[in-house]
Amino acid sequence: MSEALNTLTKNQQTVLDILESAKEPLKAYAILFDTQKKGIKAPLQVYRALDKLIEIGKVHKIESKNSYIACKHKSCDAGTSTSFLICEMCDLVTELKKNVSSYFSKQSAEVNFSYSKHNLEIYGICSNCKRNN
Amino acid sequence: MSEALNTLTKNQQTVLDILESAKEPLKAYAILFDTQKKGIKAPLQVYRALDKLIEIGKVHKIESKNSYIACKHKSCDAGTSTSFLICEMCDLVTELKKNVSSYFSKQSAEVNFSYSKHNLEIYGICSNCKRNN
DNA sequence: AACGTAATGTTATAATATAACATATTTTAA
DNA sequence: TTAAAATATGTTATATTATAACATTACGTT
Repeated sequence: MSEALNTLTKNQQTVLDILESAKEPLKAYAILFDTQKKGIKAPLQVYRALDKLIEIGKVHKIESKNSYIACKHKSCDAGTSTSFLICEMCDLVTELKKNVSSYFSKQSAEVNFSYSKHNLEIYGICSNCKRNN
Repeated sequence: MSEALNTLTKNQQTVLDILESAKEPLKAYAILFDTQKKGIKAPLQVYRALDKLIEIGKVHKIESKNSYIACKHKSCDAGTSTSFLICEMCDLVTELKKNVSSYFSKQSAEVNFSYSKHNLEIYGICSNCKRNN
């Protein structure tokens, strides 16, 4: 009876809650700071929770920012491929919904490379900032 | 007479030499270790050289690996957009030559986001490793 | 030559992440 | 239902990656 599939532990839930209520990606030590009132005391507790959340696809890491963001999609179960739009003005990060994996798979195949997953970080100006500037 | 355009300083050249002769991306402290015989003594000297080399497009950073790689292209002057194929078996990293910026620009425009630059890291299996396994 | 800019050298420290180990909790399966 | 296995926790210490601050030096421009 593996109902453990979707069951998060206390620390994992605590970290996920913080990320889901955050408007921007958070850094690990910012998460630590925010969760200290909830019993998390050491960096490792945060990193371990993040590792698990990333593994099950609930959280993604923005590599170029060393930051973490909760996934808003229904099923990023794989916890693998990610595509982000990052606003250079307001730091807003949104996940690109459109599936671009097949495109990358084709591009890779052209040079005889077997695509497995990807991380894409697109920088630019979001619609909000365009309007206000 | 601004011939300084392509003139690298001693530290910059030292760091670039190491990266160009490396077969894989190198981490900053690995570069430091390798360049100590050439007079570079502190991390900051490496990071400053890297910053400049990245700025002028001679070097790229692989964000998901905290590693640096010399650019093999003629003109990555911009030092902005990068696309890599990273082998999960042998860690070989190659730059995707085909220009994918226009594709991203279109994808971004669909959600009213002004594309400026990107970083793409594709993981998979390189042709060599496919053949040998 | 004198000024402004960029690069250097050096020490210290900040920010990000993992190792190691003891303990506790949960899951699985005999 | 309980013992073994697997997973998560708590804690301290430390490794890894990167920047701050400041004094000095080299270099291009006028």
